[in-house]
Amino acid sequence: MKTADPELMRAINRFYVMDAIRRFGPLSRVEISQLTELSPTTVSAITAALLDDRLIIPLQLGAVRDAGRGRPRVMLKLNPDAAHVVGVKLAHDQITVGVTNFCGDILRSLALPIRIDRQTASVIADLVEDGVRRCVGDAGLDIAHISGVCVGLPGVVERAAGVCRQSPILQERDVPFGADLSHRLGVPASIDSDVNLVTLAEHWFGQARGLNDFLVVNVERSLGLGILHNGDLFRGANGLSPDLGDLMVRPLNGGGRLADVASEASVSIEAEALLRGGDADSRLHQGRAMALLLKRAAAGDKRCARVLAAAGEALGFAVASLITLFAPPKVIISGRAMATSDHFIEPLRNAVAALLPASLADVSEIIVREWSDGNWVQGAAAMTLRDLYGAPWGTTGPAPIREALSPPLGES
Amino acid sequence: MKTADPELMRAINRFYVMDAIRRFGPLSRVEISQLTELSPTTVSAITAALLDDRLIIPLQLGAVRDAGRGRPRVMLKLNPDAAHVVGVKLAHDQITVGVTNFCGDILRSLALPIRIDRQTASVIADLVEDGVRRCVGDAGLDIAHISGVCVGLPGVVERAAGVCRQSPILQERDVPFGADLSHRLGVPASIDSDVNLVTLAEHWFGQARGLNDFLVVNVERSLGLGILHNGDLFRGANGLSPDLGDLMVRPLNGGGRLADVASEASVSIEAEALLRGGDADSRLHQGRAMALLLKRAAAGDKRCARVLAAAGEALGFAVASLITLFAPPKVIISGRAMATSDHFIEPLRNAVAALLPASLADVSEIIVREWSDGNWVQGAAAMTLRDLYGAPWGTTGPAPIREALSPPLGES
DNA sequence: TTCTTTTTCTCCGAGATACAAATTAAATCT
DNA sequence: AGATTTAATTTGTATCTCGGAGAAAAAGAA
Repeated sequence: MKTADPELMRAINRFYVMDAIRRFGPLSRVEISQLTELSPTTVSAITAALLDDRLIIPLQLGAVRDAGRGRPRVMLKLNPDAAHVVGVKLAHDQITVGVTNFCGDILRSLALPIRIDRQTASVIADLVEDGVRRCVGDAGLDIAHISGVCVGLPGVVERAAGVCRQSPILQERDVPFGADLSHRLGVPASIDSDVNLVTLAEHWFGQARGLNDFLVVNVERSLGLGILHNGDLFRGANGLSPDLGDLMVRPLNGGGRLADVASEASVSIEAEALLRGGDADSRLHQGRAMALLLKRAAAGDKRCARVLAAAGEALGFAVASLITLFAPPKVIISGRAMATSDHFIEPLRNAVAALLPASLADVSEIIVREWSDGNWVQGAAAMTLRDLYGAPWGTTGPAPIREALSPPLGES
Repeated sequence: MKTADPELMRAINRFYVMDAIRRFGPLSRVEISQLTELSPTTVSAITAALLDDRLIIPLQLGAVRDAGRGRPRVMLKLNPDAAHVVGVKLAHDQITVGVTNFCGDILRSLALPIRIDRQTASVIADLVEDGVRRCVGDAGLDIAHISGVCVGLPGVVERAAGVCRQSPILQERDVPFGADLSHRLGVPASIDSDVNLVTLAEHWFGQARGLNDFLVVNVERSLGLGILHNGDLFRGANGLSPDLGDLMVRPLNGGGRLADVASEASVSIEAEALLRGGDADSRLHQGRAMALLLKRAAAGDKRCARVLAAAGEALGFAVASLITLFAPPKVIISGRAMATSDHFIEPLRNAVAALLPASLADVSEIIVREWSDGNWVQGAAAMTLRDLYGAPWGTTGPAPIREALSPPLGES
């Protein structure tokens, strides 16, 4: 455990200042002082140090003369060039790479449409390494100036260990991507559940800006769950990110894993069967099947709509359970094609409404969000930036509990 | 938000010291220094203050001469008489009251077997007030010397507000028990979900001592869920404790609320129907029905066993979902009659095993724990004591977010 | 008994921090 | 040019942790 000393104190307050500047645009020292409730003296000292480290810079736009008489405020903002980070997203059919600056602005991104379903982890690592190097080069940067890389992928990921325990896009288990990429690139690399990245992106840049509690349910080929609780990402007991796909929607008989009922992968398969059966055209890729299904449903095809509705209801069941457990003010359903279809969302909403107890009926607002590659990349960047900002949380925890640390004790 | 200043620093370190003493029995200053990684100087200063406040006292048992030559260690322990707190548990058919000292030892307890199902909140408050006054008196204490009261009850409780949003044992909703009792007794009173109390009791005194992550599933007339995450009680977004009974075990058609399938209340009703049907004896109270059901099942009655198994399986479904979400090393099933029956537990274990994905098969150990009234009271006491120890957590949180606090900002 | 050794604990000064009050800085208004 | 106003910095004080020196309290040795 970390004991409280002046250093920690400073770290905490410095983070408050950085956080305020990041969230509320350019700020003057007085404003920071009001926002953080730190004394002007302290803010002055901290900002001086930050300026010295070139993490923030004064915004010398003579522009904003704020109607005042006295000495003009010096607006401070993050220094975009203080650091650069790389975000990577692995999906079953694409690798997306992006480089952002210290503010999270995407400088350059790169999409590699490659099916990595059946590749070995080391081949994927090769692809990622190449992609990162190329993207960094295209952005006119040197890899040595990159402060960190974060890779997001679906599945169960243990961030602290840098290991992907299990993923729908990997055949192997316990893949140590973190250490591998760190070594390959010579840059600190981390991995995380892709949903956690969206969740953080929502918190930093998106609809849940400044919201301390919300859920993100990501509907893609697989299903992911991101939880922000008390302003921090919630991770399972061992730092394992929860996997929504493994939730069961029906006990024993009948249903099964949620991923087998409500993911794009499963719906695609159903769609394929349905469309191939009723139609002469028997050549359908999965992606096409989904597109066609959505189109037909929109056109009024009842059977197609029913397929989407079933998936929506199943996910609604899970969402209702989650709301019962977490009571978040917002639930964000994010995804691409299917997740944004009304034929999917409406049944989902209805299922949630039907299943939720009266006492929780109105606590959660369910909103839908379509995601682009850029959002993922920004999320991955935010994950790395958060460390650079130096958030000292988790350091001050309630309990150390290393019985091993202290000899016999208690019986002494 | 709370900014970091020397005062907070001290508060944090003082808590570390208190926590170490509480958990590892009488300790000398050197031992505290090793455990907390604070310098001997600091420990000396903090313990001096604590001694001054009479929160801890030296253990002057000349007894433990530890083989050494030098100056003997002065063992420090919590001062049992530093404070006294009262714990109350409300159940549908009983009010339990207990007084403990600063160490959590139960000095006196009192069980009032009263059905409060159909009472109004104010009648219940009357009963609680009387019970507390009597129990405190019986313990030879004055109510003015009580530092705090904590009431545990099933249902959805918002501890911070002191309000019970909804409870199976209350007809009314949004009952402000906290403020009411504070006012009646002239003593700080808080309320919390009963399961949170068991959870804390397990963490402080029970099987999960020193374990940072675990779940408690409480099976009584209603179903409760307690979550300890990162060494702290997990509360829903608004500080609402989650209610397991409201979880749905089957989507839409079929099943319904978990409480209607797997609680003692629901099983009792089934048992009553079953036993009354097959037996001449048609006069059965609920409590008797459960007892008889268990007896019959134990004697080999297949139909009775089946009723228990169905409940076990339903709860197993929920537990599997929880494990997928939280991945806790331990899940404690706590309760009384039904929860400890093998005819209930074995199906539960089997259901969990069948439903859990392979990757999570071995992460959670499910253990069963029978609870006595004393444990509840100790939990309630621990909840209050925790505040007295002055845990400063939650004060240092990542995000303030009071947009209202700062005027236009961001656009300035 | 008296002195040495050993271990525990406390006092002292250094270093770092936050904060309040006073001071300086940089504009506008008269 | 001087007064006024607001922003930011400097100065001084109090608190905290920590390392090292010193005092305390026992056991062992002479």
